[in-house]
Amino acid sequence: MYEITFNLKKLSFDLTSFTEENYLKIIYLLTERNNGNEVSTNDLAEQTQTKAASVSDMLRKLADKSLINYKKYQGVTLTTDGEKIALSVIRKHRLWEVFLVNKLGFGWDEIHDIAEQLEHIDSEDLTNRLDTFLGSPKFDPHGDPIPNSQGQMPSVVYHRLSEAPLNKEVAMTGVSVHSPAFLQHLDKLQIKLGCTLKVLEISEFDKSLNVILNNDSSLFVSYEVAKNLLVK
Amino acid sequence: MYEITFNLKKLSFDLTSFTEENYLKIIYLLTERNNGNEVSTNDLAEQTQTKAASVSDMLRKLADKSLINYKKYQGVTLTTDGEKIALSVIRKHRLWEVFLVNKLGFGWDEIHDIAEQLEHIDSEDLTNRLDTFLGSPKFDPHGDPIPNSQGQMPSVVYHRLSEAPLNKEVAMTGVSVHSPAFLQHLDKLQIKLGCTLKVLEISEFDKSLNVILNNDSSLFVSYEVAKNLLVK
DNA sequence: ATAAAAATTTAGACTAATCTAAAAAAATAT
DNA sequence: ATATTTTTTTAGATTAGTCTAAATTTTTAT
Ligand SMILES: [Mn+2]
Ligand SMILES: [Mn+2]
Ligand SMILES: [Mn+2]
Ligand SMILES: [Mn+2]
Repeated sequence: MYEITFNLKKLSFDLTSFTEENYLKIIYLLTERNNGNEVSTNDLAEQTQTKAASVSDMLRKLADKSLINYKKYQGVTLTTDGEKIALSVIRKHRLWEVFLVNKLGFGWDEIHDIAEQLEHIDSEDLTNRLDTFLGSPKFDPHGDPIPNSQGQMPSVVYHRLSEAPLNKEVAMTGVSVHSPAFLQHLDKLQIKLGCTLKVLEISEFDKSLNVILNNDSSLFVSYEVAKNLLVK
Repeated sequence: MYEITFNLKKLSFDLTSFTEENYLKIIYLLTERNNGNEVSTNDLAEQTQTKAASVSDMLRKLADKSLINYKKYQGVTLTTDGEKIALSVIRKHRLWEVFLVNKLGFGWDEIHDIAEQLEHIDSEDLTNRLDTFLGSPKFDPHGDPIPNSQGQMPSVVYHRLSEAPLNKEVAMTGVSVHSPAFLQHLDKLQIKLGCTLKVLEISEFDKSLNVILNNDSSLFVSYEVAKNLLVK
């Protein structure tokens, strides 16, 4: 009889599909970007590269599973259950990125698409062993924080280089764009996680910045670059 | 804040789906087990844990893509294209198994289900870097040979312990059953890859074998076990 | 050689995830 | 306050992969 109860419970706990995991992860990241405000159907359609109609269908489904808070036309946020799944996917994504860079020697511009696949591998044991194998890293190769095994995301305060005070040395801690083109551009400028930057001057003309890298060389970076360089 | 570039879109139709990859892999392994003879619909249904009707549908589809040789009611074999995909999947499966055991410390009885997922990760670069990282292993933790990056499967000659000559020391090189129960049973007997075995006697009554392990201790193994222990 | 059994394929249906087109609701502008 | 535009949802299809039930082909046994 206890077997039966267990089985019924298991049936109602329907596993989360690959697609559902992606929606939950994207809702998490977009909510974060929105400072905790509801995410809109259109934003989800853009990020998932699907149509708004498809998103509406999926939202009804995720709401039926109690993974999101959803009232028609009002946008969505994650429930506690939904956030737990989202954080697990993000944890796996970022741990695998560390593996790809630190153990296999990939560049930080080459790993995102592979991590998009690896983040769906379903084995808690694997995730935790991987974490240990990597030395329980706190940040991924882009400087993004890695949620712990209890599903807690460390809160990190970011500043943008474009808003940094003049003549103050700051450390580069992350990027807010992960496109290979941007990352490769940073490679060319020799700007990497942990380097120090000091803004000497901001051009009136194009908002480009004259900065000192590692207390050593001087270079100019565009506003576009400075806006997406996170420092502390 | 993050720029989010995800691809939710399913792999496009010219690519091979997870499901198709699984069918091709299973067709390869069953053909191997059949000494090169055609694989039947029912055997595939059993291995894929689906029904014969579903297999028929998939066979038509794989044949349309020129991945299998298929004439209705006649069974199937892989084409050169199909075999290439099958070997790539098997290579990835076995390399990941080596990773799980050698790097993450899993037991050989715990890895199959995880490797079933990892074998579908699509990145040749990743596979080859993983291979290098692992020291280009030639065999997986169960003693199965790993196809090389050119898609060639090393040919290995196997003998079963149940057929080994009496009083001749042989080395344990593999298993022909991969169930956790069997592998855990071997763990209890302290039988692992590379150990040596010498058959002293075979019981008339139940075909069980009296063997010397590592030129040291004496033990009895059932016919069921001896049949699935591969030696050379 | 024929009948019975087994294996395989076909027919028709279902679910998940997507689409386009149309309807409905909300937001914005006059 | 009303009209227009934008956003979101619904309606109705489509595709991949699966199912059950029925039909067909092949194999086996008499
Ligand atoms: Mn990433
Ligand atoms: Mn990252
Ligand atoms: Mn395996
Ligand atoms: Mn194996």
